[in-house]
Formats: sequence, C-alpha cells, structure tokens
Amino acid sequence: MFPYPSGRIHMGHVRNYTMGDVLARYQRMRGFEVLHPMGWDAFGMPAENAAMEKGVHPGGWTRQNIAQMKAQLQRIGFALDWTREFATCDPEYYGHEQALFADLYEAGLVYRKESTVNWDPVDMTVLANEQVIDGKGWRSGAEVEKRKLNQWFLKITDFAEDLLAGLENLEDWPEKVRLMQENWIGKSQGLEFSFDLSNGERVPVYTTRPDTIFGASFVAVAADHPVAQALAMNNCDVASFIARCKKGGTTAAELETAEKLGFDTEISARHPLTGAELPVYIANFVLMDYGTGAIMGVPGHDQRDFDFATKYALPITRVVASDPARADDPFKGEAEAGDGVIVNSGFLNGMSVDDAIQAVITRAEGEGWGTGRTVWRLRDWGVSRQRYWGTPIPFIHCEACGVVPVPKDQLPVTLPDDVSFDIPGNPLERHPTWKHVDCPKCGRAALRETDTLDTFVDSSWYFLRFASQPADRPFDPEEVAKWMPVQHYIGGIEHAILHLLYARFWTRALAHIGKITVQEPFAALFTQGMVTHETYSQSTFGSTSHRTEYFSPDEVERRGNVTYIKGTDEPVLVGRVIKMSKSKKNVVDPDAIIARHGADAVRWFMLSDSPPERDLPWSDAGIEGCSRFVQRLWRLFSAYDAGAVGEDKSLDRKTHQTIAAVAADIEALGFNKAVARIYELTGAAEKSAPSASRSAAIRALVHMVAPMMPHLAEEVWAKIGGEGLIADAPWPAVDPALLVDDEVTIALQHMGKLRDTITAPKGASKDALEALALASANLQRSIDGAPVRKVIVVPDRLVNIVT
RNA sequence: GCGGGCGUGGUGGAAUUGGUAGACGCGCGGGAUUCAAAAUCCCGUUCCGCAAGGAGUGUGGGUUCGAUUCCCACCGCCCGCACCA
Repeated sequence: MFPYPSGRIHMGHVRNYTMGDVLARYQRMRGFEVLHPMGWDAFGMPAENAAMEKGVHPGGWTRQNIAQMKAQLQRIGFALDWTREFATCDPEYYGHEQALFADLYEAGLVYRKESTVNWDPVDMTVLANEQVIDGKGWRSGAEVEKRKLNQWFLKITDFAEDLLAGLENLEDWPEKVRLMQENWIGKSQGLEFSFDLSNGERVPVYTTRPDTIFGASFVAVAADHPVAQALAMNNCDVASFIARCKKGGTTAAELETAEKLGFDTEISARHPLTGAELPVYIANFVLMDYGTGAIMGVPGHDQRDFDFATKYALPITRVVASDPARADDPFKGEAEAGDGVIVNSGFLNGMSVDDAIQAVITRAEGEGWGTGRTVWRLRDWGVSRQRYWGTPIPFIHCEACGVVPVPKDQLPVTLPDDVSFDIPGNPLERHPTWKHVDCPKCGRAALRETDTLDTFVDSSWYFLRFASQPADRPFDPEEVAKWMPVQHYIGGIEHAILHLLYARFWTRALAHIGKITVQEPFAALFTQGMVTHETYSQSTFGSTSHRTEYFSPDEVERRGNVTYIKGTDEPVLVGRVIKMSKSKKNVVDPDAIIARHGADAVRWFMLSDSPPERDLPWSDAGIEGCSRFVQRLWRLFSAYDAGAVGEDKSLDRKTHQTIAAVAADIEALGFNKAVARIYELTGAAEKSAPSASRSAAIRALVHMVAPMMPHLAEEVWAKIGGEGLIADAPWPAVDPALLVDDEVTIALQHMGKLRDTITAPKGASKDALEALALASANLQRSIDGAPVRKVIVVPDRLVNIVT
C-alpha cells in the first residue's frame, strides 16, 4: 500500500485496496494481529512537471495530493493503520534512506562510474529508457543525445545468483512473475576464449555452445567493439558502415525486420583447435554490451549466424546431427538448434551436446586458451537522477579527498525549499548556496552531490519502515523480524520486474550488512487485473490527417442500441473494453460513484464477478446491481427478529456451509466466489419463513459481509444489538455436523449420458445405489432391455450403466 | 523468433482428485403490484425441437464407462522478453 500521490484515487487503487482490506478485516476477525498500513511514494517527476507547468512547489503539490487522496481512502472505509503513515519526501524517511545508502557504500555495494545515459538537451536532464520515445524526449520532443556522465550505481549484480536462486522458494508468487525475473536476470553459462588475429591482436568471444566450436566459420564483432573502432580510424568505409549500424531503429518492429549486415575487415582469426583462418566481420547483430561484444559464428546451429553466412556465402557445417549417419546432408534453409550427437568435430565426435560442452571447456582450461564463464543479463542499477524532487545522494566531492560521505550526524541532507523551475535543468545544481559546503574530512571548500536517488530506491525498503518507526534508526530489527515478510503483497503486473526485483535486492543487501535477518520481503505476491471500460470516440478524416476525439462515460448516453453524445443526435463509436486511462477518457471517478451509490456498493462491485487476477470491466449496470444488493441486504437485515423461534434444518446447513466456503474463498482470494455464495445464502434466507434458523442466517450474513461492506455491517450490527464493532467480533464458528447434507442427488447415467436423477441418503452403499438406479423408469427406458455389462457407482455422486 | 497465459450462454463468470456443464451476478422476456412510473416480488432465459429427444465448453483427433478437466495436432486472442551469442 504505497501509491504515488498523483492527485486522485482511481479505480485501480480502489480494487487493489479493497482486496487488501477484505483480507485484513477477515484475518482480524479470525483473531490474527494484522498490520495494514498506508504510505506515499511521494518523490518523482510528476511533481516537478506540475511545478514547471503551474508554478507550484513540488512539495506543496505533493502534500496537497496526499491530503486529498487520504480523504478519499477514508471515505471508502479502508481499515488502515494511519498511525504508521509516512511519505518518502519526509526528511525523516529520506534521511534514514541516506544513512542506509551510506552503509551500503561502506560495504562496497555502492560505486560511481562513467556511463552512457539518455540526455534531453532541452530539459537538461537524464531520461530513463522508457522516457525516450522514437529517439525523442517524451516531454520536450527534443532529439535525445547519448552522454557520458558519472553516475551512482548499486551493485545488484553481486546478488544475481542469490536473486535467481531465491525465486525457487517463492512458491506463493505467480509463476509468470518468477519467470519474468528469471529472464531479466538472464544467467547463461558457456566458454570465453580468444582468437588470435592476423593483425597481431586478440579477440575474446563468448559462447554458450562451445560444443559447436568446430562448426565456426567466421568471427563477428560489434560496431562499437575496439577492433572495429580501431579500423574506423584509418578507413572511412569502416567508419561509414559503423555509422549505418548505429542508425538502425531501436523499436521492436525495426529490430525484428532488420537485415543482418556485415563488413569484411579482411583480418583473419586463427581457430584455436583447427588452426583454420576464419574471416573477421563487423556485424550489426552483435551487441557490445553482452558477453565480450564478439562472437564465433556457427551458422549450422544458430539462426542469426545462418542468415549471416547465407548472405555472405560463408561455409555452413553441421557439427550436431540428430542422426550421425546423415551428418553431411544439406541444410533445409535454417539452422538446426536441436539436440543430437557431435559430428565433424575431431575429438568431440560421438559425444552428446552436454558432454561436448564440458569437454571443450575442460580442454580450453587445460590448455589455457579459454575458461568457463557465467554471463548475466542483469546490469548494475544506476540510481543517479539529475532532479530536484528526490532523495539527495549524501556525498560531497572534495578536490583533495575525493568522494566523501556526509557524516551520519549531519543527516538528513535536506532539499532546499527556495528553488525555481522556470528554466530547465536541475534546480539543485544552480541553487546559489546549497551545493557549496566544506569537506567533512579536510574542511576545505567542496561541492555537494546534486544528483538525487531514483525513486525506486525509496520504494525498496518502505515496508521495513512500516514495521516500526524509530526516530534514530530506519527501523527496529526486532519489529522487522516480527512482521516481515509481507504475507499478502497485492499489486499490478507492471511491477513484476523493477520494483519487485529492487526490493528483493535491498532486503538482501540490508541483510548482508547485518541490518535485518529477513532475506525475501514478500512471501506471497498477487497480481491483480486492471479495471477496464469501453471507450467512446469520434474520428475525423482530413485530407492529410486523421484525428480521434475521445469522450468520457459521462459525456455520452445510450439510447436503444446506439450511444450518442449527451443531449445530441451525434453517435459515437463504442470501442473495445480497455484499461481505464486519462488519454482514452474511459475513466470513472470513484468519488462520483461513492457519492451516488455509497462506498459499500463500490467495494462490492470490486469484489464481484471477475476473478481478482483478471480484468474487471466497469459497467453502470454492474454498479447499479451492487447498489440494489446493498438495499436488498438492508431489507433482509431489517427483518431480523432476535426472538424468532423454530428450526429450518436445511437453512442451518446452508448457513454453515456458506460460512466455511466464504472463509475458504477469501483465504484463496476468490472474492468473486465468496460473493456468489453470499448471494445464495441471501436468497435462501429471504425465502425462508421467520425462525431462529433464519435469524442465525442473518447474523452470519452480517459477519460475512463485514469485511466487504463494513458500513452496512456496522450499522446493522448496532441495530441488532451487537457488542462493540463487528470489525472486532470473531468470525462465526462452523458446526462441522452441519457441513454435510444427509441427502444427496445421484446422477443416473446410461453410457455416460444423464438419464435421470434421484435422491439418496448420504453415504448409501454401492449396492443400494445400484438397486435404486435400476428402479428408475427413465434409466430403464434408455437401457431398453440391453444386457448390462458393467455398473459404475461413485458413492454420493452417480451410477453409470454400461451396456 | 523465444517464453507464458487464456478460449465455456447475449454478457462477467462457476464447476473438489476426470463424475448432473452453465452456480451466482448483469442483461433480456413474461407476469404481479401501481391511476401511471420507479422500486419491489414471482416465473422464464445454452442452442435446435410443439414434444419425445438431440447437440453443446475455440477446431480436429485420442485415452476413458464417463473429458470444460488428461494427451496430441491446429486456430484465435492477450501478456512479457527479444539479434543476449
């Protein structure tokens, strides 16, 4: 529960927090101590954008948003522990973050290095990859430049192996998310070895398929590989080829269709095993930042190499064959990546792929021309942002002493308030006094670091601060040990990699330096679906352009089968049901719905119908139905009679079965199923005549809807004379004897087709059931005198006659 | 291309280990109530058929007494990653 305070709560928040609230309230009723906190991920870009656009201070804007959103959350009735509320822009919070950052620096997990960044020359700031659209800054529209800057990094790669291994134990995480993280970490094992070049240099290459080394027919280096760069100095053909490679688009579609391009350097490389001289190419499909930036090309068993070899008429040799007898058959237009037996490969012939991989690595290491190596896709985490509204990185640059951490007793390094956003760039950088400080070590004039931390750092440890909030430390390790790991972490799938990986890393890093004992922050993860709505639009087609205008749900009205702009005869196009978004205007404001239907109806809608992991299509008809159900419950509850007498055994059974089922459904997060059960019991209670059983059913219903519709439940609870708050009352007990029916319906089948149903006592013997079945006229008519070959009896379920 | 997920009525979706497909909600149809409407209540609502009956869970096959569920092939949609050597 750590939203970005963007200004207003949206339906996605409501859905997420309603699920969490139901769990929290339910578990409290079950007698557990529940920590259900709320805080604010309050640093970040939108506040600075607002400052630039509206001239308001990011801090004031953020605080105002928080106040507004908190009021909204309170209106919805979430049982949150507001005593633990904090925002990441509180100096107390980010001060502790600075101390932790300094601790990690001391432990060698923070470092600075020069790296290439996306630089927006108009806004004068670094942009994240996802903020660069078609090579242009998303805000300014300016052509983004690659710049080399000194940046702060966190050594997440030190934990790569552990982060990967830890996924195995996260059984209550969706398989999908674990897989995404696994791919992102991207472990691969292989061989690194070098080719001696005819120009006297050596080129190291990396391969995961050393077993195919005898099939290598060329060597290729990336366009920005040192070998290519050196050649470009004296050869403008090379230089222009490299430029051509770099110009290629970066979007997925462009990459997919990009043709393999190579430039023959006319240098040759000696194969370490065969001594053959292989041509060396500069190739556009080789990446400088993966492996060594150079590869051995094995066209027979790699599709990219195959495409390349085909284009440049290089030899294609089969070195792995599914059938060794056909080792020299021609290729069928594509590489053969499959498993098989090694052929045409000297000492490897006859081995399996796995054995050959080991054999080559062993031989390379023995002869000293290569080593087994593990390569990771995961990179260290660059946390520098040239921004104002973030946690200042607590370091000082001194000409004499170098990079010096701000002493702990001088933390927090707070943000100055007197900043301006009227010109682009980092206000901290151009502030007249803020960055000028004395070096803590030598006392001479020095400069404060003006970069602030990526906001993902703020959200990488907030859950520890929720556990306890001492003033002098970030958290109390005992409280952390008591509450962590988080038992129910609910969020959108968009956090699958970044936030969830960073938080896992921070938790490990803090454990590594002895601050906490827990390794994994989130024991169970649940990724909820989006709230969706259809879109309404009109398109206008000009001679050169085509424009689509969207309309919000309250700007349109439906008359018959057509949807019009309200109060007009202009029809709109009703589009697909997609995620609510401001740009498509298909949003519904929770406040407006609450004002109309009440918080309980909105909460109920969030839980009904759609399984929580799937998308929830918002509809007016749906919320109206929920609203009606609230009224219906109220009418039923109003008919409660504490003194009613008489027993309705079947209603008693239904009540207890429902209590047990709803509990199981809530625990499994099957809210839609719990809702359906409550509907059923409500219907049964309505149909039942007044009796003690009916009153008991009503009391049970009040308890069961309490976590979902707290307002109605509390109102009724008080009305029917309940003690205190129903939120504090225990979940109703279940009588196991009432969970089983004493009569069951038995399906009678002939050849697996249903012919009749009968009622039989629960637990009736197979023989008894068979006899009852054979007495069925419908079944006999179907059998029609045919000899019975077999009778299958599933007790309490069915009888199937086979003829 | 690689990886993952999903296909059930008009619609959102239910369905223990393979055992009565369509619970429950929405919508729709009919009726009651009302001067009328709203609200409410009752009945109906997978398809074909007057009925008996038949068909039916994306398509085609398979295993089984019995398949939404298991296996094989295919089609469609969605998501993630991507020239990762």
